[in-house]
Amino acid sequence: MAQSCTKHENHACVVCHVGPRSVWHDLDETASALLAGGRRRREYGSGEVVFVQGEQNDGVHCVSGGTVGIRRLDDNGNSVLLELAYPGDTIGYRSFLTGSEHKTSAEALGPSVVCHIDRAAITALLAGNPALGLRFLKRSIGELEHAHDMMFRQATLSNRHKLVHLLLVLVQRHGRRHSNGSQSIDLPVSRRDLASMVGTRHETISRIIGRLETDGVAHFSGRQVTIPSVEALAGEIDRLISA
Amino acid sequence: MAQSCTKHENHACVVCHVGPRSVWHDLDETASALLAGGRRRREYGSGEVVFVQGEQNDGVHCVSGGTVGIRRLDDNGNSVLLELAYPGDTIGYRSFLTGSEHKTSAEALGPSVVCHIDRAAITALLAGNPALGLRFLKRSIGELEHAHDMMFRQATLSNRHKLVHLLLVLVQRHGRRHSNGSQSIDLPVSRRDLASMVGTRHETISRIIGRLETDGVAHFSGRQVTIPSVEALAGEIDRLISA
DNA sequence: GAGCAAAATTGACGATCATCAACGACGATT
DNA sequence: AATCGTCGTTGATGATCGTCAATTTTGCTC
Repeated sequence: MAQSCTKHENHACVVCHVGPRSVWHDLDETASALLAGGRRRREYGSGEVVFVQGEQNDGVHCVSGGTVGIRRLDDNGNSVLLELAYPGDTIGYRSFLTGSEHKTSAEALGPSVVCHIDRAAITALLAGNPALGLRFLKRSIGELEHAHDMMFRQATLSNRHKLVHLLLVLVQRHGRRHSNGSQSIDLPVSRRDLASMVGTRHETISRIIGRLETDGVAHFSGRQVTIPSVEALAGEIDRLISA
Repeated sequence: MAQSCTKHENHACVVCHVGPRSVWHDLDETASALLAGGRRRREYGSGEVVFVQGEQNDGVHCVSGGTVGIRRLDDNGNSVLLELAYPGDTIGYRSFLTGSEHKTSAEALGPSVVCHIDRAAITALLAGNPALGLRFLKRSIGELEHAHDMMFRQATLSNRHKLVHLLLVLVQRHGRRHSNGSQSIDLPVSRRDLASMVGTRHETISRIIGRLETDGVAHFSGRQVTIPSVEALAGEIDRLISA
């Protein structure tokens, strides 16, 4: 188990949770051995960086536990959280496959476990396992369609609706159901990151949150969010789609 | 040549212009023969639709001439132009590879030539040519990074700066250089589409254009745009990056 | 616990935007 | 030529947002 593992060591006993949606799913024996040999597991504390934008790629990473944020920065200090990665997700594969430096940074948004797979192992895996390339392709296509959805929402929804949509997405991953039907979320991100995901300033997010509070559709206390009725919240957006 | 071809016919004489960046570049002889057999060339008039969001995929398309817009629609009549495709670009491959319906529509934004490659041909090509899958992968990664750039700009730039950036991108593809150093663009898109690409309403685009006019950095006459100094226009954004 | 830095909130104000409406321009059709 | 629908522009108005600033809260280190 995780608590028996120390940092920076490789453990044959630890098998990343790879569901059918993972790119590493369903490899044959020799490939699995290759993967196990090139894999190195590591635990990250909240805020610790997995890889940094601009750095040269040195293999890919696979999230095994926790939540990892994919972030883009610019020279002015602007920071935008582009994606959230969860257990089973492989990250950093784009710069690996294109042979370029990392175009984004990845950072643990809470205590997380991430495996690193070195260049040589993936290169060998890809060469001997053409299906793996197709897996990466489908993963990439999935991310691309996710990005297109995002672009569409950015162009058509108001900031309030974009925040509501974001909450609805987060409640699916991070929501805890209560006996009275309400749900709670422990937000994995700061208000500033929420703002960047919505595409506005953090002061504006603060004010939209205030309006959601007075409207009674969501209650915020630090990073704890309670939503009395997820259906009512979803109705704010559904109205737009059906109307 | 193109003018000797009629619609809906296959021509061995017509070889799509495939640069090194095209997924079809550098195929071997048998693969080329396979491609030629499954390919069907067609000319599209301005506004004609290549494929429609929601339809089942029936192969991929490759732009041979003109400009093709990739658009997403919703039930409310909202329309967002997500991408522009140019000669050498392959489109509609995502729904082909995932076996799903088209998630976007594609439409000729002017007189265009687009080849269609049927399911059987690509399936055979992919099976016998593993490098082709990697080409699709790199193309997909390129689009994904383009989408990330877009998301970053959507979150950090003002509407005016987003429009300026869009003009700078369009001038690279569609710009004509004049003797006095100025450049002109024949916009391939309507004001409404410009608005959707910037993420605002068409009335707002009209007003931002008005301000660009009074500031003297760009002159608009219908779809004709003249930019006295591309450098000055680029300076509006560079200031943000360097400052 | 004290101290500190970053995060978050709140207020004020000017700038910008979305919306509704009216109008002219343009192309396609009849 | 007349009609129609779409596109583009412009105006007016209320709502929202970005910015600057002050303040409080939070989280972390010592």
